[in-house]
Amino acid sequence: MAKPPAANPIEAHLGYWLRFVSNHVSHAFSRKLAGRGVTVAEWVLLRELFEADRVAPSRLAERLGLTRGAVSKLADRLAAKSLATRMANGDDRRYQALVLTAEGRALVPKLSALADRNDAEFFGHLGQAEREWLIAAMQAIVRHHDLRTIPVD
Amino acid sequence: MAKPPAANPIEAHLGYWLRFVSNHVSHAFSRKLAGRGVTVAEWVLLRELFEADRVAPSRLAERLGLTRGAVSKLADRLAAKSLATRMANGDDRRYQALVLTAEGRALVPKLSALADRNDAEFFGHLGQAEREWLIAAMQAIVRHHDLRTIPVD
DNA sequence: TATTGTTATACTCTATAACTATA
DNA sequence: TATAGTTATAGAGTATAACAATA
Repeated sequence: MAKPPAANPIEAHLGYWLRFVSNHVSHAFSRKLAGRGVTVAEWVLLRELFEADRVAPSRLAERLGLTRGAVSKLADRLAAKSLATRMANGDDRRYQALVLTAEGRALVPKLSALADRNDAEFFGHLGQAEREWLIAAMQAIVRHHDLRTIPVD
Repeated sequence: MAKPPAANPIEAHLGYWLRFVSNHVSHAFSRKLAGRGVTVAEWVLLRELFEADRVAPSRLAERLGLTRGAVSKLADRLAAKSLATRMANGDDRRYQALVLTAEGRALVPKLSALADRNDAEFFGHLGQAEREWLIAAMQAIVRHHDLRTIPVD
C-alpha cells in the first residue's frame, strides 16, 4: 500500500510560486535599500509622500492597510533619519501632514533607480510582451478581488 | 512646465504587482492559520517536517534561507505547541533531528486544506490553463535565477 | 580547530488598546 | 462623544555574534 497523500502538494498552488518569486525579489530589493539606510516599509512611505506632497498619517494608514500606530512609528523613524517631518495641516488641529524634507525628496529618485535595477535584474530576461502579460494578469487579479491596500511588508 | 517625472512609476515594475497579489494572498492565509494557532513560518517548517520525517535544524536553515538561530527559535515555538520535538540523530552527537509529534502530523493536512482553500479563493476564477501558464512562468523565473531557498516570511 | 546547535542582544514590523488633544 | 495621533506593551521574525558541546 502506498502512503496516502494526506497533504496536497503545495507546489500546485499558484500562491506558492508567486510568493517564491516575490519574496526573492523583495529581499534583493531590501538589501539594495539597506545600502542607503532605508527599509522597504520606509521606502513605501517615502514613495507615497513623494507623490502626494503632504499626507495625513491616517490617510497613509488607510492606503497601506496599517494601523495609525504603525504609521506613527514609521514616521518617527523617517523623522529620525531627517527624511520626513510632521506639520500642522489645515484648521482642525487634530490633523497633521507628513512631508518629505529636501533630503528625503532628493533620496527618492535614487531609491527609485534601485527599484528599476532590481526589477530589471529579475525580469529583464523576459520579453517585453511576456512582462506586460504578467503585469496585466496580476492587475486583473487585483481588480477581481478589489484589492486596495498597497503592500508594505 | 510640467513637473518632471523624477521617479519612475513603480507600477511599471512586475515585482510591484507580484508583491501586491502575493502579499494579499499570504496575509489571507496567515489569518486562516491564526485560527489554528499557527504562523506562516511555523507552517513552512511543519510542511518540511511532514515531508522529510526527520530533519536536522541546520538542513532546514539551509533550505529556508534562515540562520540556525532563527530555526532554533522556531523549533522552540513548535515544541511549546507540542507540534514537534527534538531528537538525537545518528552517531555524531552534535546533530539533532526535528520530528513532528503525532499532534503535529495530524495537524498538517488540516492546514494544507486551508492552503488549498486560500489558493482557490484567490485564483479559482482563473481558467485552469491560465493558472498553469502563470505557475510555469514563475517556475521559469525560479529556474533562470537558480533560486533555491523556500520563502518563509 | 571546525561544526552543530543555543543563547544574548537588538532591530524591524505590526497589532491591540489605552491615552491625549482637539473637535 | 468622536476623531487624529501617540504611546505602552507584546509578539513574530530575523540577524549577528558569542558560547557550549562535540568531533
